[in-house]
Amino acid sequence: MPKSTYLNLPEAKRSAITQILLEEFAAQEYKVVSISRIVERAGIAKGSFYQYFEDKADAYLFLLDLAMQEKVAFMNSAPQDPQGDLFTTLRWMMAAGTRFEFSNPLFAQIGYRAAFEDVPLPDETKQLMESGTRIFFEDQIKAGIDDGSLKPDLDPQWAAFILDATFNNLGRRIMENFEISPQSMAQKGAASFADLEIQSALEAVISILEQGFKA
Amino acid sequence: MPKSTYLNLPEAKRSAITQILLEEFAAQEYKVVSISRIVERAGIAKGSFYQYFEDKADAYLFLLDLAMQEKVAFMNSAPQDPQGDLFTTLRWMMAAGTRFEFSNPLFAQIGYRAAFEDVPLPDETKQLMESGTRIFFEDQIKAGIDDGSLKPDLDPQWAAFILDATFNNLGRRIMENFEISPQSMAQKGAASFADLEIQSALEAVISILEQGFKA
Amino acid sequence: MPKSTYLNLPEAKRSAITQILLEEFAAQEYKVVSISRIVERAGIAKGSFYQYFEDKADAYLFLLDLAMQEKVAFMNSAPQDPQGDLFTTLRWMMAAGTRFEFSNPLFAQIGYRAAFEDVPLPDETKQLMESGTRIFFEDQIKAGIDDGSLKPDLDPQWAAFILDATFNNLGRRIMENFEISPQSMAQKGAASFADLEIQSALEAVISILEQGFKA
Amino acid sequence: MPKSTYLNLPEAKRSAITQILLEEFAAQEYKVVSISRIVERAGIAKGSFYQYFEDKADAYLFLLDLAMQEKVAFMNSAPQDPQGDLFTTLRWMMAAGTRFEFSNPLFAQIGYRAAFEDVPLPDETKQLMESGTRIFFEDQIKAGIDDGSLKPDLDPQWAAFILDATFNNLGRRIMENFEISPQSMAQKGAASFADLEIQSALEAVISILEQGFKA
DNA sequence: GATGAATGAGGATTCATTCAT
DNA sequence: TATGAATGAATCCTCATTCAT
Repeated sequence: MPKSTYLNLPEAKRSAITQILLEEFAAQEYKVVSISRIVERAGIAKGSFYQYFEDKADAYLFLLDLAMQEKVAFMNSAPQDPQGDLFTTLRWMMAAGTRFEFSNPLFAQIGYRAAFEDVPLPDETKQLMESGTRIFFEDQIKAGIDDGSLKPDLDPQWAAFILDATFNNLGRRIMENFEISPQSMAQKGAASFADLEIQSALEAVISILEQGFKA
Repeated sequence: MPKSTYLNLPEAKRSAITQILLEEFAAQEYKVVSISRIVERAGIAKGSFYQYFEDKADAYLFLLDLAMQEKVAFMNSAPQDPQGDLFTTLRWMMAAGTRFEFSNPLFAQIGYRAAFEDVPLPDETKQLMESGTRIFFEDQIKAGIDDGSLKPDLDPQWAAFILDATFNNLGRRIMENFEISPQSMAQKGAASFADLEIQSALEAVISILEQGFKA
Repeated sequence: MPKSTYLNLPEAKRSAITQILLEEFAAQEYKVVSISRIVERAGIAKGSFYQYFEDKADAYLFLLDLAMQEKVAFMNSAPQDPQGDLFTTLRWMMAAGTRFEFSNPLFAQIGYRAAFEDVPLPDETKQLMESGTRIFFEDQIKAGIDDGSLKPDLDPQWAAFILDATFNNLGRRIMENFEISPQSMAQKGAASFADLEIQSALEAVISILEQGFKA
Repeated sequence: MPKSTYLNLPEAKRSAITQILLEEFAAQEYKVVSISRIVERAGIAKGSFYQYFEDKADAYLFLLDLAMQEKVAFMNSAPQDPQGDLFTTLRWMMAAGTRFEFSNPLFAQIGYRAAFEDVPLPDETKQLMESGTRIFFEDQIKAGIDDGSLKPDLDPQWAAFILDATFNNLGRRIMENFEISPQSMAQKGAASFADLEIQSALEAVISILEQGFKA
């Protein structure tokens, strides 16, 4: 976690640096990220970096924590339908999750790397991250089978895997498909997510899975 | 592509070096792979490496090319049923593809990195790789819709995406689930792939998708 | 020498800081002592350090000066027997000196480093320090020869050297031999010096030299 | 220990680098020695240093090993009188040892630092070094007491300490006294050791101790 | 064709010191 | 007077690449 030095920085400067960290750690593997490049881009002295963070790992963990918070905040901010059946929930999650990847592609990328790449993470945290959504999906699916809303012969583990794999790649794929770059997104914001085309792409994916899963 | 020097090397030496390249480039991100480590493991002089390959990128591209060839050869070697309906083909592909990841985890990893990570690839090649199987899936799905074997309201593009995402992660996920390491695999070979448990996991995934896609 | 800022500090704070300086400069070579560590341990701002002292060297010289004063005060405080013959004086000095090293191991270490290591000292001061006790010994020996209490054929210069070398290492050697650490000493104080074992070790050394020197 | 790269270097270059290492590691504490300074003085690339040695510690240990070898070779080369009584042996050792410090002041300094300062040494080696000569002295003294050549009431442990302390500082002190610098020594060689003045200083020290020890 | 020493830019990190608040 | 953020040179070490042998 960053030192107080960093937290006390003027808002403008701190968020400028955070943005650069975000871009650098999102664009490359952890090992390849260069402190020299970061301080050069940020226009700060090398020593200053180490006054803000313990070391490279500390800066990364700060970013990861931020990404998690952003994601949680984002998910909570989305309107939920607690009355809806299970598949509605899944549909909502997929939409919200994808929209998160879409609105915060850099944060999403940070999370992705934490789950699948070689980053300096306590092992426990790492395992938690990797299996996090998968276990969530699995539980939801089991419940769905029990209450009869999903096919009784679904294998919860592997059904969850399909959701997870789809879910983990959807945002990236959509951005790629509609030729949206993180830059262009920064300009238009999540507004562009409302594009009809994109909505219907998302719907296409969801409805395919729906038909495969529903009773 | 490697220099003629490399191709003229005695078969034994050349394949020993290739194997080491494979292991190194599969285990780490491109930028992090160390030539020093490679030549040390291979027991050759550093200068020799540069007599065999233009540079690091050249060695990587050689490997990637090999990976593609291996995959094509593997796929062609599997018994096909051209008479079967479209979904049979998809099922076969998924089984065969997973088996490839399974029998050649290192080659599969090379391909994966080429598609999703930061490697020195001509842009065209990169795009090709990324969309390779996806386009194939898309064509198959279109044909399936046309001949009535798949649901008429499937969106081919996004249906292909689901297959692709599932497909790209299945081998890894199975290996993880059954706690198979590349090492243990090297010993048992693809034989272990025949394990009943594994076969049924694969079947679970396929049958879920089948139900979502079939007319 | 410290700035007036330091001297005007509340007694408690100043001596707390002095103690920390003492511990740090005693434990490590001058160049390796870290201002960062000092201010951290002392709980003061880095800027404050530079308001108290010109720079690192200034802090060190302050400490060295203190060490000298402490030693002089210590030596003067010990009961002397001006009536005793010369060797009694030498014996007293050796005992007192060793007891100083023993009661003030940190101050003694500061002095030792000044004499034998690479510290930022005006050359004159350095030479003075190195030869300080030696010249004192030499004078005492000359007087002893003159009044017949010491062997007439002693070479005062080299006899003084033997005393000096022995003297300079004795405290350390005793501490080592009886497995006394500066920490344990801080607890027990000079009291432990009274241990019979230690007293007899000291006596053994002195009596050997006595037999070599006495007429 | 250095890599083969270093040992295969042209004699002239290797010994030039060795000399610079020697000067740097003799003049300063281990921690303070700078690889940058070494490669600059040696006119080699920084990378070359690491092609010769594993790391800083490796270079230091190489030097220490060399120092030990030099000392052993030097001691063995001196004429011995195996028939002589014990004190003759001690006298010979002191003369030879001092002459070693004198002819190889840099090597001697390396050894000194290994024994008394903070260097990266296996603990066992360090303890061995520290007590090496002291234990040797102690054994010799015990034997001397037994065969009646030394005073029966000597405390072997503390008598050995006096010899050790004297012995460890004598070379340095003589060089200081006669204003001999390592540079001037390099020119004149050990020849200067034969100076009458120096011989008689050495004799003065030895004879004082002799009188203190002999029966 | 094979070798492996040489290179120097680049990596992360720590340091004493300054200076605006 | 006290603060502590900013600085940038210095630290050790690794890297891909070249080139003379």
